[in-house]
Amino acid sequence: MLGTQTKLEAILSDLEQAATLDGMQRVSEALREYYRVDHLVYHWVDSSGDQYGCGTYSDEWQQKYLQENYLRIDPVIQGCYQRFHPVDWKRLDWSSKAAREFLRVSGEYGVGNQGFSVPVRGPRGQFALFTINHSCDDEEWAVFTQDNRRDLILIAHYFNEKALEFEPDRQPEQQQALSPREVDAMTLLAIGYSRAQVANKLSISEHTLRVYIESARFKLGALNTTHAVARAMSRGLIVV
Amino acid sequence: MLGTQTKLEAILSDLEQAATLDGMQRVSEALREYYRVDHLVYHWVDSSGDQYGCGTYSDEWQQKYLQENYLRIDPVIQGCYQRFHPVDWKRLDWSSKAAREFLRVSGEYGVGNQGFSVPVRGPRGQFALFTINHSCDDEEWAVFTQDNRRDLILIAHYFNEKALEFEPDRQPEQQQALSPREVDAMTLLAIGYSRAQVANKLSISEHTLRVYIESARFKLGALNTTHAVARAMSRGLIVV
DNA sequence: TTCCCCCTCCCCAGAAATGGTGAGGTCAAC
DNA sequence: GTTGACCTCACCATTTCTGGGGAGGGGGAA
Repeated sequence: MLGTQTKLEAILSDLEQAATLDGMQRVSEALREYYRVDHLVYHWVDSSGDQYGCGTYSDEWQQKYLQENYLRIDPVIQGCYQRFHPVDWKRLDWSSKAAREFLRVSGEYGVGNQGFSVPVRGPRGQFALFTINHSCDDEEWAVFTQDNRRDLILIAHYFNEKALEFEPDRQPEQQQALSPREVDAMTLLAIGYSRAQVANKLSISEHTLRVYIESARFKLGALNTTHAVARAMSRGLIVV
Repeated sequence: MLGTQTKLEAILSDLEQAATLDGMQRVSEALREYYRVDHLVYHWVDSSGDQYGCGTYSDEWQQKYLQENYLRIDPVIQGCYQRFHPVDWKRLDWSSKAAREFLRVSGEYGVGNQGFSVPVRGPRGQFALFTINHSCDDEEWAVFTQDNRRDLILIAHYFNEKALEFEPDRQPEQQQALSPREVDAMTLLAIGYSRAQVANKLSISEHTLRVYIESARFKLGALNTTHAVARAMSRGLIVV
């Protein structure tokens, strides 16, 4: 539609004015009213495992989610993490036991059966999710998502933009680039070689290799080799 | 604005119908007409350094760009790669000698002095840029970008979505899933915990933990723990 | 019911990784 | 022309991981 709604305009304008996470919270609620849906959530997942966000899910559900570490089994997260584009929850994989259990529990906490989630990404592996959620039949939901898809993409974008304003520490951590040799080392480790094999592959001594791993580890703020490789990957410094 | 232009609607509808890169090319040209700007480009940069895209830059400039490997010094690429949000070219860093030289040469090839670029990201380090480019004064450009910012974000999004349709190697992977415990293990290892710490965190014995790591390693076809974590990440099985 | 997967626990010995420190060379930049 | 980042090599002792074993209980699926 590329929308013609002036009321939506007003809400988005409020979002642009928002100065705190609370402000975003209020915008979430306004959007929920506007769209007449059950829930609307913005959810950030950090490369260090931190999570935060805002939205209309009940406190109980949010607490339960964190407590049970549902991040690990939530098919919405799992699915969107592998996807490029917005996705309807029906198209996700709910077949695993854990997923069905998750679905059952989430229902008990008032999460609707229909959902539409927009993944948002940034540099250094930033990942966030904007979700709109409702209880209704498939047809009604199909019409809704069809009609509002574009606006939802934009809203996701603006939520993310806003969220970043409140997290200054996420931005300026200047990308500590790895040296070519460090990249080589991280890459080969990531594809399964042992230290000895990597050293051999790079035609250097294992001692030298260790220096690279150490310096990469230091630059990445990693606690061990596996962590360093994981960080290098999630920051897009190496590609495997 | 969230646009009210029905002509834009028609062009985007054409984009949705496009079945080849040529189709996108024609849409680029239609959009250039529509916005009355000099150029409009979609540029994909692959994780392995491959590039492709479509747009209205002259063949000479595209060839020159590849030949000189401008990807390395282009401040638009450099800047957007580290940024979350759309950016006006004026806000980029053109101070280096290489950047100024690049600017001069690009001008000779018909690239306008004003530009607005939208970065788009996907899983596994996919990165693309949608750029609109023109020759005019700052004020006129400010008005233009102000008015069309939202539509441009959406267009960037749709170009990317379309481009992915032509890249078959991305989608069809439905492989061995990890059990929740295995996901836990992989995730905690990825964020830097040692085996002992992970076991402690999960309140299980280290022996048990090892079973999970081993079974995850087996499922992932990995040679060691680091490899397993790397594979779990690159397959999007864990979110770090 | 039986089979298979998931979760949990245990032993051992050898292989590999780690953390700290030190040293010398090149090359580009300030 | 010194500084700093990068690449290369070395030794030490200690911790951690790895790769084989084996075992029992629970639950879903066929």
